Amino acid sequence: FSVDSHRRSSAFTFESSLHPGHVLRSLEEQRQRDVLCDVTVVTAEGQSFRAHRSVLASCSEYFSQRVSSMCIQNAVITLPLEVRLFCLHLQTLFCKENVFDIQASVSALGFKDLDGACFDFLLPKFFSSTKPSAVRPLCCKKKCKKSLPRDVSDSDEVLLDDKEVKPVAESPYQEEVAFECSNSDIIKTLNNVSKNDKVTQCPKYRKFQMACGKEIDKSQPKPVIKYYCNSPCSSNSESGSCPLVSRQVEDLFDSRRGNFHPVDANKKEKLCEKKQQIELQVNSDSTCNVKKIDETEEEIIDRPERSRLQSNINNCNGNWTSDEPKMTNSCPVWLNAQLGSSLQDQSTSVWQYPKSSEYEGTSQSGLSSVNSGDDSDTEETAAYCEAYARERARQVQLPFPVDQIVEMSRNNFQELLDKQSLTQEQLELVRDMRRRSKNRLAAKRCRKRKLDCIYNLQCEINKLKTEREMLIQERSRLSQLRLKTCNSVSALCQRVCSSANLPPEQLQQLAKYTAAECPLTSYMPLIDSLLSSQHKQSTQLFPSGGKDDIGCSNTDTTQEPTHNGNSTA
DNA sequence: TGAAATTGTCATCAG
DNA sequence: CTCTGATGACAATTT
Repeated sequence: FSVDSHRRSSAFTFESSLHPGHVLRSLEEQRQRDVLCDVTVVTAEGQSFRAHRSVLASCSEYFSQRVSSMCIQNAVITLPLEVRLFCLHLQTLFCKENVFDIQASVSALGFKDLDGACFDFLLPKFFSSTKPSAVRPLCCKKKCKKSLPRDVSDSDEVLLDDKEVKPVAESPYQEEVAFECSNSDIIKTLNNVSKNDKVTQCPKYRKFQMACGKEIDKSQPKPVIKYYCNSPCSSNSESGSCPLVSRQVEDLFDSRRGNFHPVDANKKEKLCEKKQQIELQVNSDSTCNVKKIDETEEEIIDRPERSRLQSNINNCNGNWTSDEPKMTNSCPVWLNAQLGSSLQDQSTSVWQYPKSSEYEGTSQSGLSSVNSGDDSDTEETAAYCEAYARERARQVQLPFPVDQIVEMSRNNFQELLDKQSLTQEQLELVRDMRRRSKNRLAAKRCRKRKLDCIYNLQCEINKLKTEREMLIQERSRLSQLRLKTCNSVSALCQRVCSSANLPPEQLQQLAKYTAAECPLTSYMPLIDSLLSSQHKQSTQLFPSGGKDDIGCSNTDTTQEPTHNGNSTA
């Protein structure tokens, strides 16, 4: 919402940041179901692609020209030879093998947002022998400085120029790769980071710090987050749209928070791995890049701040898919789009806990903070525990790496202990570490099982609810059917009674077969009155036995006919 | 500031 | 008897 400055108290403007995303998503769903599609795009290879011509026209000069001149419904557009169909798909992975194809396709189609700068960036990344970080595009330093706090904008790093890459969708429908994002949140976060006194320590690990005998030096310089803006900061992106991908990612991670969305465990695991490789980098149309510097120059950000930062990243980044083979092969494409995306050398951004040898003297500040938020927090915490173990191992001078203690099988572990003549202290430590690590993992599994169990129960409840609804509907339908049948029987009886002049016995039989639950109310009074009149006649003729003739009936014919007929039913 | 959530650890049990 | 995994309970910490 924004307030009209002239009519501050009475007028508001509402602009939904989610709306564009919803529209695009809906269009893509329609396209997939071939709803309202009015054009077929065919490649030279014969592959076809149904689409909405308005969407095509809105993002490609080529289509704009072709489509605007068409007036036939369900027209067919044949693409130039150099255009490959995958460029129109929801997501396309950029790799060495296809980048030229994509470039040619994009060029031929005149995709408005996928301009040369994109490939200026991508091609060196794929084909240059230099480190990717060395080809990091230049940044619009001047423009970003305006909106940045001094301590985060004064960067010595390579800057991005105004023509920085704008990662955008290859597909007209795609929003996962490119979307607007709020700068302000990031800036606020960065400000908080720099101002937050807690950044130099993490209370949760005081125990660890104490054990390591390393007091936190509160006089450490405040953290400096290097900040890049890769495009002119958009003024209308105050509220960033955080569409599908971030939602999907959050969905995955939500399970840990107890929101029981269906989660593919493999996906989640992979996601966790990938999150470790995320850089604090935001890269989209109206966004700025936040990049955590490598370990030699980075400062520590405390966990909450990191979580918030990461959350912002999750919500805002529209990064490029990494060329890391592991990532492209093992993750769903959308996951890569969300997670991979380091424009920088992966080696500097992978979250790695320092090995024991490296650990000395690093304390917490040796930790990269690229791994934060949600599940990675868990891993981070685990890493601190591991670090604690490593430190202890260092103190008692264990002759083998800590990792082995946990990872190796029982037999191997026993063998190792047998081979090494360990002191009592070492032995204790090793067993303790193994036990705790195993237990930690067991606790995780246990909790996960619990969550899964709850989730399954939730599903079961939903299923039963649905089933109940269906049964209620069925009951209602059957009830109506019964009523209808009763009414027709009633009408039939009425006709029979009025036209057949039945003797009392038959009337009595008829009354006998009326069921209480079948509301044959319409003809019961008629029977009663008929019986009543016939009874009078018979009484006059046979004064002594008239009542007995109908005595077996449910109907008490001495009574006055009731209006509702229930008394005889 | 307090409640809720998260996570590691310990104790205990069963296999 | 020891080891291991599962799990309840608790505490520390974060959200």
